[in-house]
Amino acid sequence: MMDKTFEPAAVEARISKAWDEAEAFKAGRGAAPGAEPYCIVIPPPNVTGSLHMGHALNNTLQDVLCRFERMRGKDVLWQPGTDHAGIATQMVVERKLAAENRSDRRSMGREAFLAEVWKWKEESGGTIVNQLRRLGASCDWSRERFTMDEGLSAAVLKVFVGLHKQGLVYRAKRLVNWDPKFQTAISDLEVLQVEKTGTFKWQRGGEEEFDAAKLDKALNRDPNGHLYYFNYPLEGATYDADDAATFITVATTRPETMLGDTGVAVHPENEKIGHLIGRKAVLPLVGRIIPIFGDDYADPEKGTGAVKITPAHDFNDFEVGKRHQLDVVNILDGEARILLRGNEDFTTGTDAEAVQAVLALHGLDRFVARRRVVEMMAARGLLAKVEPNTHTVPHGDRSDVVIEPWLTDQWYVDVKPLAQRSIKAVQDGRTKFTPENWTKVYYDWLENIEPWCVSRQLWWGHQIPAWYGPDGEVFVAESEAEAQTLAMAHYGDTVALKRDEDVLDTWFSSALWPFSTLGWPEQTAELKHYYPTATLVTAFDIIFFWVARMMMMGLNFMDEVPFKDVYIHAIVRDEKGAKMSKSKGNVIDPLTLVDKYGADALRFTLSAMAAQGRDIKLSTQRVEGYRNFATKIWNAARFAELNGCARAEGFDPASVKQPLNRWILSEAAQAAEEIAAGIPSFKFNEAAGAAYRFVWNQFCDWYLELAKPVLQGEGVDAAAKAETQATVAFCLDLICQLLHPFMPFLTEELWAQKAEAGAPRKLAAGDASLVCLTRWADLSALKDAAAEAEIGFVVDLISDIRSVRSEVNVPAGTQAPLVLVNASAATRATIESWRPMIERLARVSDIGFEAAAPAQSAQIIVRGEVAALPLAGLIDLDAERSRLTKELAKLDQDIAVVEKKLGNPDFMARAPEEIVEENRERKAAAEARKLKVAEALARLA
RNA sequence: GGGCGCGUAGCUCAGCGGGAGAGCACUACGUUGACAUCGUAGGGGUCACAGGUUCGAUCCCUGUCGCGCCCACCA
Repeated sequence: MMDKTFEPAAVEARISKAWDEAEAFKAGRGAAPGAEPYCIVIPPPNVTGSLHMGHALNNTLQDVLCRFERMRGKDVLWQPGTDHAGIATQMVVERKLAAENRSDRRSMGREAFLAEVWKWKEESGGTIVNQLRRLGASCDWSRERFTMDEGLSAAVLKVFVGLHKQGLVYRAKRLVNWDPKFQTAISDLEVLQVEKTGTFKWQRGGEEEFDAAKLDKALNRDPNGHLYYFNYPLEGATYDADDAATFITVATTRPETMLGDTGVAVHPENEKIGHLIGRKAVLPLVGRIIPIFGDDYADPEKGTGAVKITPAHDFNDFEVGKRHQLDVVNILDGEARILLRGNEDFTTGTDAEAVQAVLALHGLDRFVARRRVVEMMAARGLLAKVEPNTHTVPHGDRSDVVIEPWLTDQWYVDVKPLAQRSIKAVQDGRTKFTPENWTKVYYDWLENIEPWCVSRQLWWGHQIPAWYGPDGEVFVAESEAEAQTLAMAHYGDTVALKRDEDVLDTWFSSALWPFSTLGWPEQTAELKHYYPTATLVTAFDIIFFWVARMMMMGLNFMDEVPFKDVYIHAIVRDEKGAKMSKSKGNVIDPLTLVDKYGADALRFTLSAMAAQGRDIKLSTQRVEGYRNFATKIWNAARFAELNGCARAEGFDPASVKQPLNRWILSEAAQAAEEIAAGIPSFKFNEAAGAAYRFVWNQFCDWYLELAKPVLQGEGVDAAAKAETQATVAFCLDLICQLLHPFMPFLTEELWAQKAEAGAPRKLAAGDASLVCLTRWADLSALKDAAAEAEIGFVVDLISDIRSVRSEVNVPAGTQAPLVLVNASAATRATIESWRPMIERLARVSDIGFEAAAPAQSAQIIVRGEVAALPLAGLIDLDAERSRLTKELAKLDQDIAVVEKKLGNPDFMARAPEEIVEENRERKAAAEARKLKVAEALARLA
């Protein structure tokens, strides 16, 4: 006896265990020899991660695909694993050490720290994997990989060395995006531009004195968002704030960087201040003499037309400085504090008092220094103006602090040639994006790609396989021994080599994921069999980070694209449409929903909402609705149990006799077709919708209701009853299969509960022990137009009777007789055979046949046949009159519209014949109906 | 500045060249033994606005307004 409701919590754990024990998801499990391979590599979640809604959606869709393809007979591998997540993981462990009052990373040393990280990883690194299992992800967990494990690390070494041999990896000293919080370089992609607008306003010579406290207050809210105008005195002139001939005014958003200024640029054709080109300025506070020179970079329309140039702290200025051989003066340390004392780059003038004043800035945080510099400039009468200015400020995507352009030595990958191949592969259709418009985003980025900075000043990650000789010569090799060989060749002697301390960008190893997880650089059978993989499922925000880079690495090292399809799905947002993020505190925890409504309900919700091209704004109500759907299915199965519906020995759906049974099988075939069309074309919402409508609106609402008289009535045809019972059982098994990709737990549980119900399951293919191992059968032969027409009439008749009863205010409990007026012989026969169903569902007490409708009856027209409900004394005559009058008006309107079309010679000449025909039919139908409605109305009078 | 997308029922969203749809919410009725996590019926939309193409436009094109996002960049 089945429980009254489906209890997900208890069932899910049990079913997961059953899948594990059966090794149901092992690569290629149960696939016929020679079956087409279908492989998805999971976007590896961070080991530090916990499941968020984006993961839930991403993995639900992958699982729908994998389960579906498995049931379609493909040889499926869903390759799971996790990412070592350099910065994130290092942070977690550092925080843990701090919380436990242990010595910090630096005092502990690299080796000991890494041991701590591994220990952490073993103990608590895998939580997200268990969370994915709770979702029902049918990965081959026996093949789980980690980006830092041995095999993958070997792949990383081989790729880095390989790229180096190709001349695509190099080391260079240039400005990088420096994260002062994590004290590492980051790539362009990890920098977010954040718009800032300040509030402080001041002008020299205005009504107010400069008020440092007010500026402080404004900058406390946000240190950014202002434009400051500074007067730089000209060399050889005596500064006079009121005499423009004695200075040049520059504007800056970053006052503190002026300490590193080494020039002022003016456009060569600047009419107002072009004459200053060739002169020199005295850098205030510092006293350094800097040139004023001509360069196109200075836009005469912007700011003051003169730009202060700080080559060490601005990407544009760095380029300008190179063109004019300017000194590069770094004034910041790795934590973005002012670095002046002991700074060999930093030079000052000779005014001892001034030098002391500027050196006082040493060690200050950049934003504190910003205020001090402005104050000092104001105190010296050199501050001309401050105004609020909206501009974007670079922030680290993980640290959320302002990023500094900073001059360092880093490793770069010249990705340009790899990008070209990646573009071509998509142009050639070897990899296809869905939805297609993402190809444009992909092309744009790759076409304008910059060198990829791959070194990180972290400890947790793949240490760069580069060794330095005593003179700084670098040897890139897969091992120290190989580096020694290279060094020997270079020096002719054994020397002490020192390995590069840095590690690689986490995304470097992720880029290899589609082939490194399959065993590369070993030439494994899996690699040969599953590469290129079939589909990559991901969100748009990592097209650059990951998709494009996998394309580049795959093409370069495997000489083949890593995947044939890329499905870019939506981002799950909160109810206001904002991206969910921990810092905003607007996250909905998917596991909370799983606990409350079940994994199947969440999965079905996400699938049903996964329409292409629009983000998902998740609502709990929707999840609740699909939980109800699960309950509905459960109860349909209970109904079957209570009515003796069990599989029959030798049951053949193709030889079913009863029209009702033929009809539901036909509908099932239709639904199966829609689901099978929707999933592989990534129209998950359409597939889920088809399944939902079939189960609820056809199977439950009509089939089971219409079957009740057969199943529960007295004196019914025993053969018909037996056939119906067998068909119900067959349909339930079918529903388990059709819904399995979306609701794996519920369907697996039902499959198990029904295992003993009747004859053993006999499948044409697959393994019947678990529904996830079964194969979908071809149902197309079950489509039956005649059954659809017959049941369609019955359904319409019942619906219309119900509708009229309700509109004419017949109480629900009242049994009314039904009279068919002038019924054709065929209709008469149909009515006779459906008499019990019509009586029961339309609440009709007796059905008769007459030549004319009785007086005082409500009349309905169903597919051309007239039925009357003689309800003398019961019906509300006015209501019925008004109902019919309304319908008449509607019909007149419809007829007018169609007549207008048919009367239009252009329409007749140009519209396709079937459309014209359709309109003719519509007109005929409306007119026939109108006639009968008019008659009914007349009879009512 | 460049690009992408979205404005359809009260809400969340499907649909997309030939008669406007779903779920939820709402209204009325219903404990007919699978299911009240339910059933039956119903109300509710000039498909953002303005032009254009077409025999025909919610759907295609152009523009306007509103909203969101991505990329680049301004001292």
